[in-house]
Amino acid sequence: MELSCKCEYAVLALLTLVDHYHQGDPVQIRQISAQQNIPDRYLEQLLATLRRSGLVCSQRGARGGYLLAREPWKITVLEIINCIEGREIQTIKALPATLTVAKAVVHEVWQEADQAANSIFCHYTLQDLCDRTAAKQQIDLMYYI
Amino acid sequence: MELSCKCEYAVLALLTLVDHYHQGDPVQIRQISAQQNIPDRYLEQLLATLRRSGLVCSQRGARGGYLLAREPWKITVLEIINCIEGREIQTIKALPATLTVAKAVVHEVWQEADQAANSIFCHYTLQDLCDRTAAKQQIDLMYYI
DNA sequence: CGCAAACTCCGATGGAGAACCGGGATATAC
DNA sequence: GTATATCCCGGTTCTCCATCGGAGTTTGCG
Repeated sequence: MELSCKCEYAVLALLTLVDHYHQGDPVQIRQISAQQNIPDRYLEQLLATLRRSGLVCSQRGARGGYLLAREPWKITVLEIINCIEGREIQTIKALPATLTVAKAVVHEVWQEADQAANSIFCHYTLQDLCDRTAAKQQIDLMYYI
Repeated sequence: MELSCKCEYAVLALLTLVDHYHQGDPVQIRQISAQQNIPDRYLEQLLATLRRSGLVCSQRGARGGYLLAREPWKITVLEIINCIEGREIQTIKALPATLTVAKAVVHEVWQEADQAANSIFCHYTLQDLCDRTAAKQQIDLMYYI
């Protein structure tokens, strides 16, 4: 439903890190924000969150920057969303005090839909998205010629 | 992901209308808010939205209230969500000005997940939820005995 | 060593929407 | 005509999103 922009930024930023993954040196916020058109101060926050969740590593100081913490084919889109959207307490607070039977049924439907969406997100890795981007760019090139 | 409370309220309110569907007389906001534990002034707004979308009919004046506009098995959860969440412009504004290839790929994934969730929501009708609620109450009763 | 480049932490801002409350106008059954 | 309901207008509080700015800290390099 809601792409939430935060998640989009996070995925795009990580895709930039994938591009530079084969060479070992870190990528700076400036490079990412320039390539993906993301406000750099905002991106900084998102990268901090991703770092705290262990999806990226950071290197401080001059020539520093960010690196993927794992191989691109071992990071799913679901992980990124969960990390950014802060998913820990939802399932716990899903059963609050006044839980009528009707409420429980509605929540079941929502959880089912949630799982359906998550199974899609968990199916795609960063590598998959990277490959699809490359393929799409090839097609664009062919049209250009 | 986010149940959004608005949608939950709307579905619960409509479930109350289903309960009184076989008898033809309208149900007042007070009754619904009391049964489902929804703040009445807020519920009023939601019912106004549902009325404008043609999901419920209203009868003004004394002995007035709200009625389902259609049979309970002809109203899906997806319709309720779309009505409350105001879904019309998202697909159009999904392709804005600066649309890079990477952005397009990310949007494709999101749309895929969106469709997966929607296929769940569109699968359940109000009648289905009502039946499930009744079945669940039977089970609760058996445990009680 | 010292400086500059880069990340890190903290806080502030404006805007949007969610959730809620109140008052007065209007329509209808009795 | 009055009681009872919806309808419509507005306002408030709160949270979160997206963004910006400054001060502090770590590190590479000359």
